[in-house]
Amino acid sequence: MISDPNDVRENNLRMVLDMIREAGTISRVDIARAAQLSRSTITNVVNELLPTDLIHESGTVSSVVGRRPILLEFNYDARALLGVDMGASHLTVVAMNLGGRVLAIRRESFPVLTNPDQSIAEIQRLLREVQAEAGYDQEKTWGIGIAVPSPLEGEKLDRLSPIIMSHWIGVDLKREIRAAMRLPVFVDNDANMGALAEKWWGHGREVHNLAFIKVATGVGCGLIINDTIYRGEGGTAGEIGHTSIDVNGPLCRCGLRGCLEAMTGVPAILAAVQAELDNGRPSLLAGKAVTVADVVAAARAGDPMPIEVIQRAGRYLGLAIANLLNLVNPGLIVLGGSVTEAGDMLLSPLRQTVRERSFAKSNAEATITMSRLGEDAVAVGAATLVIQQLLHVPGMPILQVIGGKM
Amino acid sequence: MISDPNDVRENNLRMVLDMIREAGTISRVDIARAAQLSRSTITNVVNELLPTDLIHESGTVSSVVGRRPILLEFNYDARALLGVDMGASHLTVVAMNLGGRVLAIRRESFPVLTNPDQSIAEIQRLLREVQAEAGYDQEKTWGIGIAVPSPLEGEKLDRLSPIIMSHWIGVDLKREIRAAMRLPVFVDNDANMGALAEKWWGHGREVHNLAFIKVATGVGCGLIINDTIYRGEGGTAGEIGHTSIDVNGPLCRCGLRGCLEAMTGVPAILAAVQAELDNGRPSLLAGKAVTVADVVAAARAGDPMPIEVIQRAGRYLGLAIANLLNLVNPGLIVLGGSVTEAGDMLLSPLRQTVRERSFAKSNAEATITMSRLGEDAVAVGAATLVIQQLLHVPGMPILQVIGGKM
DNA sequence: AAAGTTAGTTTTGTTGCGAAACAAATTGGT
DNA sequence: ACCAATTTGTTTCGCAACAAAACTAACTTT
Repeated sequence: MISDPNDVRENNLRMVLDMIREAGTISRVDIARAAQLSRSTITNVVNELLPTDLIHESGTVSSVVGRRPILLEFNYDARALLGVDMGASHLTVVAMNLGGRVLAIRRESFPVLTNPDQSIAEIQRLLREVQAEAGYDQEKTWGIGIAVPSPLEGEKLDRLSPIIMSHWIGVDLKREIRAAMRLPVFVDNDANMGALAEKWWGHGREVHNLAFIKVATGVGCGLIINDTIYRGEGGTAGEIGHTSIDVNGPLCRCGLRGCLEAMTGVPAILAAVQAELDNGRPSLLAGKAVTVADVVAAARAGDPMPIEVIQRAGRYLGLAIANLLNLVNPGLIVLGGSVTEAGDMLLSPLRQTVRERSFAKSNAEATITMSRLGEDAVAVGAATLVIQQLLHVPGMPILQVIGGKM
Repeated sequence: MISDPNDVRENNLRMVLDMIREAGTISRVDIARAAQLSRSTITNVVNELLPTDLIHESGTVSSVVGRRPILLEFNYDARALLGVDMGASHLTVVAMNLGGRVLAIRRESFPVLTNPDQSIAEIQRLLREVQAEAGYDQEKTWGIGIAVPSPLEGEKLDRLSPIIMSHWIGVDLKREIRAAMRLPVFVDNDANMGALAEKWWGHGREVHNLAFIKVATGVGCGLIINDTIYRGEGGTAGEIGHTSIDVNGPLCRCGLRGCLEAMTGVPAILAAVQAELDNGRPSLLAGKAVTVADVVAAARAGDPMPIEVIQRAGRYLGLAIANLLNLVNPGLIVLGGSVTEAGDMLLSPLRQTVRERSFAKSNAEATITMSRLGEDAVAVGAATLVIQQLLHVPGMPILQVIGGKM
């Protein structure tokens, strides 16, 4: 709520900076027109921003008649952000610039869920590596975002779920990383971070509401509602993995029956393959210790059994997504996570089911795509969280953040 | 987005008026403290509000020491709002004051879906009746809200769904009522209006996110997200009635199979009763043309068959609500619509299913209640929409609305 | 009665906006 | 080459709205 004229300037500063960032290059008049402010005000605001290294003037552009506008350009490389994707069994760490470009990346397998202390040490090591590779010193690094495979609970949404991350009870991830790296740290759910990444840099830039569905070991959903992450009243929104698909379905790790996750998560897909093999079904996969990549590879090679398994998963996902569309009516559904490596083999039956199960015409025609950012989506989203928190959260002293006059 | 000092006053005016309205009576200091503004500013703002008849000073209240604060009191009876609930087969029209108190009400059966012209004439007649009974003249009536049993589509969310309201294609409800009554008219979906009513006057006052589920001929869901009605990207959010409960379930009027509506809507319940009777099941209901009220009455009398039918509906609803809780995590679920007359008979199995099917602990403990406003909820919500649109929508010239100096 | 306390008002100073005037940079016509 | 027309950006000025501080009002305690 803006209620005093001081906040008006802060607010306008934020808005103008945001417009330049989104446009890349833009002139003062164009800002004035789009922001519904006078040119004189924009001059003043821009003069406050120019001393920071976040924007600079960069020549002119030809116009039909009259003085040529001076372009203001955003320095996407002025700062770096660090992002961590803590998977159940892997780590991805990125350094990113302000334009969403990945400057350095590390990916490795690690038993995160069961080893909190070692995980934190490993995350620190990887953070320092990418920070060094990207070549940004401490002052030019704005902060660290961490995506965790768990909903965040508690008053301040800062506690990991004890159900999913039982080994992490009592560990203060945020504090430990902040103390070690001496940078601001923000923690959020992995599916939310995927959604944020797609909203900022991926397919979601033009829509106000989208859902990012991550299908990996767990099945989660990040919701962007009215352009911002929606967490729900208690912080557990988006648990699509535990919506019921089949009341009499298999038992899920959460204790319920027939959850989407128990039917399309990685363990479920591997179990389905194993069950078919045990039934004596012939397949290229017989006698191997299979991974999702193996299943996808065999399916691509034309092996009928894995194809069937993947298509079945697609139909289950389609059912859950159709229900999501009917209920939440987002403008876009983005799919991420390892299971989406299956590509069209998964997407075709999924889309078919959505068409069959959508009420409104707009939903039947809803755009459903694979993540544009692929495997990196969650880590990139985590890094993006830092920008979002520092620049978009009201009350953040923006001049201090960007290093303007104080 | 507030960006010029002119809007600052408008914004503060709105905020202060809102605080007095919500508090009923409040002193200037308390407003200053809560609004984070100086006492001098509040004095000025209040001095702009006092000439309108929306607030007045009303004596003092004792304090521990020092000058007693002067209470400012909101005149809930200064204006009236009219609300219309267009059901599929009934009409409810209310006149309401600014405090959510119903001043006059008309309820009657009417085949709304199939007779647009007659419906509009009838609505006008009822509107004039309640307006007269409430005793407010034209100037003291702020406007009319209309709830329709259809999602609103199109760019400006002003077109009725042709699927649900096929007889109404081409009818401009808003324009016709506005022309006849010479008052501002706002139209929205019925479940949204129920949700709005519960958020303003019912059980939802303390939560930021809630779902109002209306179980009648159709099954709809209004969502309040971050304290405002959420409509989705295309305006069709909340269609819980057409989420899939059983892939092999009965055919729904929408063309899909196993929709919640096809299993718990009024026609579904009556069909279930009929099917049991046709099977030769003994019951008090045998040989009668039954309504939902009959089914509930028989169940209350201890007749096992209708009890079973109602409990089954409760379990289906519970399943859909559990999925809603997992996905959207609202702080409250409110049930409305004629089917909820069944009371605990419906609610107990519903709550039981929710407990069984909720992932997060917070959801298993989610509050699920019957509407506090009962049958009137939707009509009251429609009237409330007028307040919300006139006072809360940025850009509305508030001083003009409230009749301050211009 | 005097001192202390809290509520509300008035005065004064500051901030930040828009409007208007102005300066700068460009095109096009004569 | 020069001047009018046009558009961008800056400067000046007046106005609106806020906070701070001084002040008045009303009340309690000593």
